[in-house]
Amino acid sequence: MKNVSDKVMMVKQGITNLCYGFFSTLANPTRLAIIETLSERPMSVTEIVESIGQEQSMVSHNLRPLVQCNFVQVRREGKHRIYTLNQETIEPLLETVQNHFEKYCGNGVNCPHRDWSETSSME
Amino acid sequence: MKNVSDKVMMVKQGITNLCYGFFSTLANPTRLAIIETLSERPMSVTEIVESIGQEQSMVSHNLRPLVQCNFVQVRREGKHRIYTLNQETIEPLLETVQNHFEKYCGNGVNCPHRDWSETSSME
DNA sequence: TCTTCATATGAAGAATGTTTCATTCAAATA
DNA sequence: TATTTGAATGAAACATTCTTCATATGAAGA
Repeated sequence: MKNVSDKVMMVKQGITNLCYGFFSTLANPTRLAIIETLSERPMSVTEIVESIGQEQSMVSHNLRPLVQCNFVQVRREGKHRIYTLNQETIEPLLETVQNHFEKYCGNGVNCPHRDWSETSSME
Repeated sequence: MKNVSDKVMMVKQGITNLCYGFFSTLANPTRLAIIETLSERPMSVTEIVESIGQEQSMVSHNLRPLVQCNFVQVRREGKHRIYTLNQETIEPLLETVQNHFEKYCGNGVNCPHRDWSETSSME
């Protein structure tokens, strides 16, 4: 890195590209389900498979981008690979989402992906 | 809404679907560029078009999900439509992304979408 | 009302992303 | 080392999302 102003420029200019990778990785139901189940506790692939009810191959495929983005970490443990959630990033992220949800989408009226809004119209 | 435990269940179960809409809307370079430029000041469509250098039609198409998700708001002003960023959600969100970036992706090594990592390997 | 400027919309082709199936790899244990 | 178990990988079929082009809408001014 040449100097500070280069770094500033990089960060400024890079926000769009940076965020694109970040959010693309999160914009997938299987990966979100993995995140959700790992928020309970670290798990092996087999445990994740059982927990979210998807094929092993699919879970593996979706774990890769999560690891590459450092949303989860892996360690080997005998025959198993244990996946752990990066709470430090995920927690504040989900808190922001939930705040937004409660404030702006409370009754599910104006959201583009409507699946979840049906869940919330149970009053 | 029936009671508190129903609400808890809804929030708990709904996180995956909720986040999916949220993150899908953000997982797009054009929409991120719109967000980035609107972080400067509110703008009309024409101004956004000039600022990010994309076709008017494309900007319009991409503004819709941003509005529906309440990431931006619109008001009419004479002939124009002025789009304003919802700072309340976007600011903490980008802060989390940037923290993550600095901590885990500082040298761009392990990220799945590599476009931006080239920008950062300029040392 | 006719025209113009600003923006939105629809639809089709192009580009990306996801899912599945078959196969491979790697560690443990017999 | 052969076998078994746990997990990753590759490729093709399938699905979703983007981009573009043409057209429509709607407000303001002539």
